[in-house]
This record gives sequence, C-alpha cells and structure tokens, in this order.
Amino acid sequence: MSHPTSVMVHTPAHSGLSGALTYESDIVLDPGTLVRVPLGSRELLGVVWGDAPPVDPAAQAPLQLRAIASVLEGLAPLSAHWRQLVQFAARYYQRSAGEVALASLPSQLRDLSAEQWARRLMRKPKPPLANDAPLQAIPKPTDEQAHVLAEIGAQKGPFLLFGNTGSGKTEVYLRAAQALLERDPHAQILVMVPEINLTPQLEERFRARFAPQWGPECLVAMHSSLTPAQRLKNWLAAHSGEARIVLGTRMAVFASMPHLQLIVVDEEHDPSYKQQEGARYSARDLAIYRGQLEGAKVILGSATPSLESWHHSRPATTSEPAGRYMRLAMPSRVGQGALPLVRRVDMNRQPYKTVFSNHLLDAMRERLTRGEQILVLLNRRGYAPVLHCNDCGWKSECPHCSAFRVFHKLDRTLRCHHCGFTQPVPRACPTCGNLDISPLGRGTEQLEEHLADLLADVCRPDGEPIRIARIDADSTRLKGELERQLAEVHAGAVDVLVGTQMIAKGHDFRRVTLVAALNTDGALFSSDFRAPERLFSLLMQAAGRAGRDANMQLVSPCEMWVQSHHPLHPLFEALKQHDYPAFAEQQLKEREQATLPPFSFQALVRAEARNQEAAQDFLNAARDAGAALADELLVDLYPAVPMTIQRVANIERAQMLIECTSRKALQHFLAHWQADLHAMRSAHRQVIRWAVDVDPLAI
DNA sequence: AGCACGCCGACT
DNA sequence: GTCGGCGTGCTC
Repeated sequence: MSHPTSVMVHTPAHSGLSGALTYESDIVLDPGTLVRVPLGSRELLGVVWGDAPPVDPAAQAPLQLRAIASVLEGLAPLSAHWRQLVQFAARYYQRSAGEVALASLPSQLRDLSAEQWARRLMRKPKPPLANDAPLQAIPKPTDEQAHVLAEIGAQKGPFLLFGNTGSGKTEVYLRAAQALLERDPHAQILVMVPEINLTPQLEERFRARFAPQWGPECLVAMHSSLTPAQRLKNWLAAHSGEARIVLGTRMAVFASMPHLQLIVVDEEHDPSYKQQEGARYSARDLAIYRGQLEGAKVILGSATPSLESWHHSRPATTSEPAGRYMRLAMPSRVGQGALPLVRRVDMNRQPYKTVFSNHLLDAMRERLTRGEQILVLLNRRGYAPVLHCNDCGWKSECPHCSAFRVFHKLDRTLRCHHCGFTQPVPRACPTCGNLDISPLGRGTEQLEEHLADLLADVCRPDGEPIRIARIDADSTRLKGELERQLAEVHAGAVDVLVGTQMIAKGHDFRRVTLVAALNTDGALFSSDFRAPERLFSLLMQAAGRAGRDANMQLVSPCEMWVQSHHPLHPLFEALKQHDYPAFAEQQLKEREQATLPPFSFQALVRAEARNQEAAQDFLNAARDAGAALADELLVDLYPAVPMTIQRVANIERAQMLIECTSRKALQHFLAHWQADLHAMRSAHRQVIRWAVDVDPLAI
C-alpha cells in the first residue's frame, strides 16, 4: 500500500510548482520528517509537510507520482511549531514555504548523500571535555534587575527591556536564562545578537556563566561564519535538545528547538535583524511571532529601541489602551561611571572647512597628555568620497554605477563602494589632462592622517608620542584583523581610535573618556525617514563607549562631542539629556502626522533591468494591474521611481512603494497581487529580476 | 531556481 | 566535425 505524501522542497514561489509536491511513500511518514525526493533529474532535500491534498477530480490525467527516494534516518521530525513558523514567514514575506524551510536548514543536510548521512550518524559523539571551567562569582542582582526579573517571571510579555549601555541588560538575560534552566531540565533558550563577530564578549559571558554547571556543550552558536560542518553539528545539538542555549544571528530564529521557552533579541533596533535578500524577513518580528506560537517568553533589549517596538510598548493612557509589549525600564548604570557630558559645537561659528574645532582639539590634547583614550567617529571610509578636477570639473564617477568612486590613498585606488570597480588613481584628469586633481570631502583615512598632523606634538604621560589607529571595513578586511586591532586598543597601545560605526558597537574600551562624532548632519534632513532614528542610536551607542570604568580617577567628566551646523536640532537636545523617550516622542509625533510606520505599513517592489524605462514600465504595469484591488482595500500604490542609487554594475533599478494603515489589508493585497506580478513577467522580458520587500527598512 | 533540450557560430 | 552560447519549457 502506498501513501500520497506532501513534501516541501526548495522551489520558487509561483512558478507552477510553488506549494508542496506530492510523492508516494510505502510507509506513513510523520510531518516534519526530512526526506530526499526526485525532482526532474535532481534529487533534493525535502520536508514532509502533512497530508497530501485530495486528488482533484476535475484533473483530466491524474498525476503520475514519483516515490520518495530516502528518509534521513535517526532524525526526529521537525515540530509542528517550526513548520508553522516557516509557513507564516513565507506567507508574510511573499515567498514559498519550501524556500524558507530549506534555506534555514544547514546546507550539509542538503548536500550529504544517503551514504554520507549514514556515515555521519555513525560518528561517535565525543565524550564531553572535563569540566575545568572555573566557577565564577555571580554578581548579586541590583534592585532594578531583581524587579525586572520578577516582572518577566510573572507576566506574559513580550517585554521591551529598555536600558542604557551599562545598565546590566546582559545580566538580566543571564538570570532569566538561568532561572529557566534550573526550573526545567529540558528548557531551551534562544539568544539573538545583531552580528556575532562584533559581540564576542556576549558569547564569552554566556559560556562563562553556564558552562561550569551545564557543561561546554550546553551552548552552541549559529551564524554565517561557521563552517558547514560546525553548522550541522550545532543545528543537530539544538534539534536534539542537547544544546540548552542557542546564541546566533538573525538566521537562528529558524533554529529547530523542541523545548524553546525563552527568546532574547539583544539590540533589537539593529537593522541587521532584517534579512536583505531572498525571503526578506525581520528576525525580531518573527521572534515575537515564534514566542507567541510556542508559548515562549520574548525579551527585546535595547538602549534605543526601534520606534516600532517603543510604540508597541506604550503604556495605557486615559484615552488609549496599552501597547502589546510590556516596557521594562532600567535607567541606572551599574559598576560604571556616569553617562558622558554631551558637548555641541556650532560649526556655523567655525572658519570654513574646519574639521576639528579648536575647542574639541584642546579637549583632546588635554586628555591625551593625561593618558586617556579618544574615539573619533566618522561614517565614511576611504580618504575622500570624490576626486575632482579643478579645471574641467571632472569627478570620479563610476562608469558602471550612478555613484562616485571613493579615493583610497593607501593603495592609491579609486574604488566604487557599490560594484567594487577599482582602478589606480589617475595622475592627471582623464578628460582634460590637468594635473591639478584634488580630493573633495573627508573619509576615515584622511582623518587619521589629519589627526596625526594636528596631534604631532602631543605626548602621553610616559613621554612617548601618541598613537593613532583606524578601524573600518578596509582596515579589518583580513580575517582576525578586527580582533587584533581591538586587542591593541584594549592593551592601551592606541590613544586615538578613528573609525566608522564599527567602533561604536559593543566594544568595551576601558580608558575612553572622550568620543567625538563628525559630519552627522546628513542624517538630520535625509530623505530616509529612519535616518534620525539610526543616528540617535549610533550616537547613544558611541556615547556609551566613554566612561565604562567607574574606578578610573577622572580629572574631568567623560565627554561626547558633536560638531554640527544644527546644534539646536531636537535630536541633539535629546542626546544631551540622554533622553531617548523624548527623542522617540518627538519622532513618533512626526511619523503619526505623516502616517509613516508604525502608523502605517509598507511594502516595496524593486525591479532591475538593463534600462530604467523597462524597470519602471514593469512596476507601473503592476500598479495598473493591482489598482482596483488596492482601491477596494484602501491600499496606496505609488508610482514607480528610480532607486536612490539608480544604477549599480550597469543595472538600472526602480522601486514602487505600497502603503496601507492596516497590516491585514496590506497582506491581503500582496497575497492576491503576487499572481499578477508573476503573470506580467512574460510581457516584460527586459526585467532581470524583481522582489517584494515587506516592512522595508530603507526606502 | 535548476537543468535538460535545442538550435546556431568559432575552434582542436 | 565538436564545444558552447543562452532561449524555452518542465519538474510531484
């Protein structure tokens, strides 16, 4: 007797075979079982998805079903909750369930043949290493932490843990996890972080806390820089329940964890939780859904929450009920110095082309002679963003993109940061031959050089000249280079650290007492409505780098300097007070007036073609096709426009915004409109690809 | 999305 | 004579 069995494989949405495919099996297989199935001439990994749909009596010729090739033995089926999470994500982000399911499984499960899998199963698990990790003293929770933990224990959540850098959020995560591990011998905990290589300290803290009691195997990592073998091993440990804690990046939200009871999303506002290709999911939003689905508690933590989360955690007012999340505030800073004093420099009162105001320079010199460290933040790599001919006006445009190539002085190249096109810097202007070509604007390379000049006469207390280092994507290109450079800063070999936003994240520099942010004005009046939110978060994080050592004897308090042409902007006012709530209130008011998220919901369709017209034609035709339904559902379809960077690597890009005040209506519209989009492809052959981005972060 | 099949141009 | 370019169409 053979059973028709529904199997999900990696097939694209809407290509005629979008849903689950039906195969024959001589035994009944549980939903969630991993199998290998033939498809055309290939053999693919698939997940048994449940009952096969009944045979359609209207079909002329009944489909000849093929048999399941093999079953991956020794693996428990993936849970119903996991399948539901995958199904939800696929539907919400307009992709096929097969794509979401298979992309979230370790690649070795796909790639290993039946024989290789059998051999993998035979591998004896190594006996756990002797437990020699020293038991460390666990700090007593502060009253604030104890209160927050009591709330987490008693309430349902989800929770928004709002606490400054240094307020001890991590200790709350650790204790909440500890309580669960002790209460339930099976309980599993998922901890998500934005980028694992930027937060190695967090993994160390978790390991140090839990390995002594539960063994080194109790915690596994899940992120993209693991080797395929490590990925499989860790995935299996989570799937079997052996790993009690999974620490990972956004991909970990799909980890198979049969006894999941707590999800922590650290730095929940971080944009890297949004996947930017394939199924463009938000791991933070899916964490909320997964928590609700599995009855696991969810803690979102941040010092500068996303405005979405802040809004969702609003307390009840006399006229309105509270939001869906519970806000837990931790205003104190434990074991650390006070928050830095914010100083604003009005650049309108500085001579033209001033890089560092004299005030700031004096402050820096003074601190350096005392042996204190300084952080200088500039969000622009390279030496100068443009090279320019003073004679004919030539600029270093990229021939393949609508962007300028950046001048990198160290290797004397012009590099396009969008397509990677790199050439040696020309000696003379390529159009007129003029030798007088000069850089326009400033990047971190130039800043490093300029500072060396300005501070050449400054010495450290030991009489040695000061040392300047630069950390950005260029200086850390080689593997391990970031760690090496950070170690140097920690060791105190570096006095001034120049860098991009990389240096503002998570690193605990003990001797930093002054942080300076340069050239931040762009974000104040950007066309991207989320730019102020990102800037505020970056500046708050950067400010948090200063004064982390409470034991340091300071002559004057730590400082955060901001140079701006708009020093009285409300963003800087709020920053000065370290007042995120004030900033959020002001931003939310603006968003509400403009009906922007979180007061509306957005989706974006992006199209790429050889020429801009073809890309826009496709989008506008799609707009026409959806117009009637959009009208009915009160969904706004905006006309197609070129993307901010219109051409990248000789491909023209256009996009179209979709907006609606109801998430449900937007979802309904997208689900139905999807078919129109696919049907239009044949009439728009010039379109290379297109994609829908639900809840886009950048417009 | 793969991957075959198929029908036209320059090479050992 | 073949190798290989990518257009079209199919995969439970």
